[in-house]
Amino acid sequence: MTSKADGISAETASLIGFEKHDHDACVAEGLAAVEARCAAEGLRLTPVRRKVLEFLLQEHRALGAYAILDLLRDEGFGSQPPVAYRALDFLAEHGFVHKIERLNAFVACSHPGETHSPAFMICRLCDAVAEAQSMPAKGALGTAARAAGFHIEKTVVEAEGVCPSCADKANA
Amino acid sequence: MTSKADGISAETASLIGFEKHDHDACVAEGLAAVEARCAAEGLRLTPVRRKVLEFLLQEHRALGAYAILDLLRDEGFGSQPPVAYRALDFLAEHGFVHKIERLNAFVACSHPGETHSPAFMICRLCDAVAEAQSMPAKGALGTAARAAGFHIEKTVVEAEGVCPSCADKANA
DNA sequence: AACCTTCATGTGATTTTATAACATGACGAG
DNA sequence: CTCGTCATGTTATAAAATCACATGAAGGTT
Repeated sequence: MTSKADGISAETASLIGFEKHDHDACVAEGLAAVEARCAAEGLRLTPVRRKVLEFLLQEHRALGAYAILDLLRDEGFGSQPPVAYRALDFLAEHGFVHKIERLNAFVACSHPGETHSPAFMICRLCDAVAEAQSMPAKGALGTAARAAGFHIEKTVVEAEGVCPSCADKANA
Repeated sequence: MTSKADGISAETASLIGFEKHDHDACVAEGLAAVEARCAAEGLRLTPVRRKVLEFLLQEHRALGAYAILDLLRDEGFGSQPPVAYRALDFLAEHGFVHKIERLNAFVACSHPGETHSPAFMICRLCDAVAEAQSMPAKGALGTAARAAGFHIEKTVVEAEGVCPSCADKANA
């Protein structure tokens, strides 16, 4: 499993929501879901964009734009920053990937297809990232926003802490 | 009001939580609260650190590290990035200022003294920032974290949208 | 087919944000 | 006084992101 020799690590690739899973299937599903939405909405999933998405699905963790750029270069695509940033902008704009502000890095969306306001759990030891749902606008923040007359368009929710496998290692 | 001629704008300085207020008093209070906590905990509020805090209280909006650095230079302090970043690190570590990840910028804390997990409302039109409270670990995110075995240490909650005064302008 | 429009890609240069590495200076404890 | 600790200052560099402009592919119109 996860033996594609793309220079992509197999170690971290076995995590999703910090749990093991059939990663090859998960990559294929992610890609298929995005392809379906692009077809449905007339979006152009070009080779660069598709490749960037594949990298992120394959790695299954947050990658910086420059790490992605290196991978693109290895595959023969353009090697200047805008190439990566533009692909990432497209993917993020349509919710296929998310930017992790805390890390200045990007992850593939775990729930492509559904509209959602994602929340992330970021392990400060191994940088693994798990995506969860959140409805911050429904809680205290939403109340404060209504009181202040602030109109929320989008939320960033990122929790930093320690993932189960790093906690185990620390206790060992 | 807010007429200190420090090269600091008076326009945006009249906002807190997007509302007008007695800004001079608010700066003085913020400073006093931090001084009290430093005295109580044996922290060293040195001249650079104090000045950086003053700038942020005075501006009452998010400032980038390099903007702060420019202000420091004008006051005769060192003018290299580490000077600003170190002061900001100290202030942030103790909760006197917060980093707005979305903007790569910093704001003075609106509730110094109390421990809290802040949430921010960021106007995408004027960059004004208001601080609210949030308990993200109590909602859906907390549930997901417990289920995943993830231990949350700190959360970043930032809502992007439109503040009341920009909404008014847009409607005019 | 020839043309045009639109959008995507490629490239060079630059800007913005942040850190590393090392020297100097202030200050209290012994 | 002097040693250890922490803060500051400075040079240099790394990392992240954008600007500006040229080229190229895809689809529609005539």
